[in-house]
Amino acid sequence: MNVSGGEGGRPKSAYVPPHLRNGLSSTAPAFTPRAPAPHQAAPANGASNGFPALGASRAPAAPAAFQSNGGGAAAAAPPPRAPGGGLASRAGAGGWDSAPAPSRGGGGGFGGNSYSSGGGGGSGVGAWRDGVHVIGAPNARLQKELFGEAGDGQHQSSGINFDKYGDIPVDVSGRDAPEAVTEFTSPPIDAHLLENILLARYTTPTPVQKYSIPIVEMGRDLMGCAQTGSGKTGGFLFPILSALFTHGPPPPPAEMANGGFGRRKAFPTTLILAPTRELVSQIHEEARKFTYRSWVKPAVVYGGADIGSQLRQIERGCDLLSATPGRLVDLIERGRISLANVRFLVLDEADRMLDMGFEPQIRRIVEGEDMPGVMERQTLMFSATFPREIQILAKDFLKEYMFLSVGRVGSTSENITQKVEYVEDDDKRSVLLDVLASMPTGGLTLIFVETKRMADTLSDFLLRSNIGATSIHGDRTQKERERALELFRTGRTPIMVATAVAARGLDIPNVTHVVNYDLPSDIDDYVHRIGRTGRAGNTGHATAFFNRGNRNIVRDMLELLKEANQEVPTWLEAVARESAFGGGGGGFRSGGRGRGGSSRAPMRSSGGGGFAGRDARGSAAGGGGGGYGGGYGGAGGAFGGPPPASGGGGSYGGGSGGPSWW
DNA sequence: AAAAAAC
Repeated sequence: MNVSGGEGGRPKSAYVPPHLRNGLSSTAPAFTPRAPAPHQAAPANGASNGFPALGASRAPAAPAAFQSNGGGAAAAAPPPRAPGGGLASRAGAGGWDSAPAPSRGGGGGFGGNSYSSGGGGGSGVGAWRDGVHVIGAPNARLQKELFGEAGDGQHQSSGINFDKYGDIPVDVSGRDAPEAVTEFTSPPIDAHLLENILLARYTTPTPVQKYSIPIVEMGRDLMGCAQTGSGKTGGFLFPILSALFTHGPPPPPAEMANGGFGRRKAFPTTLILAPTRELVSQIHEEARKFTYRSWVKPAVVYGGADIGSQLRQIERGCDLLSATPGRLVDLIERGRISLANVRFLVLDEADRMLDMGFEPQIRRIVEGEDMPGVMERQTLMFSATFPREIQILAKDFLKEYMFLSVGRVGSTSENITQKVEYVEDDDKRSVLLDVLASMPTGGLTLIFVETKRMADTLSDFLLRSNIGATSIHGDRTQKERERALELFRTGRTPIMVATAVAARGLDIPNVTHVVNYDLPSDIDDYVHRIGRTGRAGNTGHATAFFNRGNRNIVRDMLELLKEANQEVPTWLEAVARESAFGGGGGGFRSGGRGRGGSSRAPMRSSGGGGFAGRDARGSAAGGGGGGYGGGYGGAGGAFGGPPPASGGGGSYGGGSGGPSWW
């Protein structure tokens, strides 16, 4: 099915995934051309971007002198100053050393050669020394915690059944789009990372990963329109960690080299921002897996949790930091985190962060602190939708980027069986009990409500009905939220009542049923909610309680159900007709969403016509040829012009050589 | 309107 609108607008019957609904008309380009900000001016060559040229930083002594892991410089012990590569001295060649977390086990520690004999009692922590990635000794306990035991069912995550997703349509555009990778192999993936990927039993890259891996490896920025569940987390973690593992820590900023020491300040090389606490902690858990035995220390900070323990954690090492914006700003203000060493910036669920009013904080973090400018870092942004505000953010935060658009994954697909029942508010409770009783046991059921109060009321009701249930919403303490999630994840309470806090992004394996006890007013929210089930190629059920209070989304629902080949109740059609006043015809979508735009801009259909991604940077976006068109250049000219004549010597580090700061 | 997020 082609969701492309073409000249006449999109076919009415087709549900259009949010990221394809740009609502851009050719007459109102989303990109207002403007001169690039001064810091965006492209340097004439890679060496002028503020970092030493590749060759220099690769000299053995340089990286070794600045082992950044820990970033904290926080070790209680004085930094070993003695040069030399002896095991006892973890210092590199004479530089300060943050003394990464001491090895817990007896065996391995950082002894490069001892990890094979540790019998699993090693630290599980690696190091970067003398320009070499020293893989830490395995730690059986940690490894089990991170990866589980084969077949325990608890640790499988998205990625495991993705063989079934081979035909998810993907559209990639931008200058010099790379070939997709088709398998997890080294190269291009760093050999140690590959080991961890195998430990996690990820067998096949997801569509997002197939493209993000080569794109990031090229040193390019990325704007990805994809929902969680598409393997997005791996999509940014894999290429970033691969680069970090291969190249080691980048040369540190001046503050870190001079004054930074001793001030218990962390200098992460990678920063990942996401909107909810649960989401960042989920990302952090993935990061823990894939950094296992490596030099990269993952850390996570978010609000509502004890700040002291987070401070201690980042002191122990903070190379890859996952954070919610508020807590991060707090820690920056306290002088405990500096962004001066950031080389990779990831904004996850960017549209949601804007919805939640995070834009000022995000802009402060990205533009108002000590974060390296857009040319000195690599930035990856992900968003389920691509409205104007996100395009503006992309324009401000990314350098010339690759645009990646992934088709519907699991959300509106046919592996979720969707049912809509007409239920008046007063009858919802009893119908819910029926619905719960009729579902096969063994799976997890997620029930969405619209208000925090309803979440409490309903979970109390279920408990009184002797049904194991818990609830999650923003008025619960962070501890309660974490506990609820854990109880649910492990199946001890197989039912969880949730507000919007859990609607997007959360990846909980084995959710077999999603109930929309209250329907959201936005169809996109509905799509995200039901996307909590049927993940990773599994099947799922979704039940929605509908009544006249939900008329606002009846048309979208109808569309969606048809699109996904679901049964459409006749009464739903009737309600749709009831509320189908007013002409306008095809205008319902854009009108309802307040995004205007007739979508008249020509859309390309790629591949077999199953998909038409839309890189909104200009209607001229043809394959390969600068999607930027001339519209970008404006007065500044640095951006809009043709790519550097050399083709390789540009600001991206050239070809596949990777970023230039190493 | 409600939800989310720093203290």
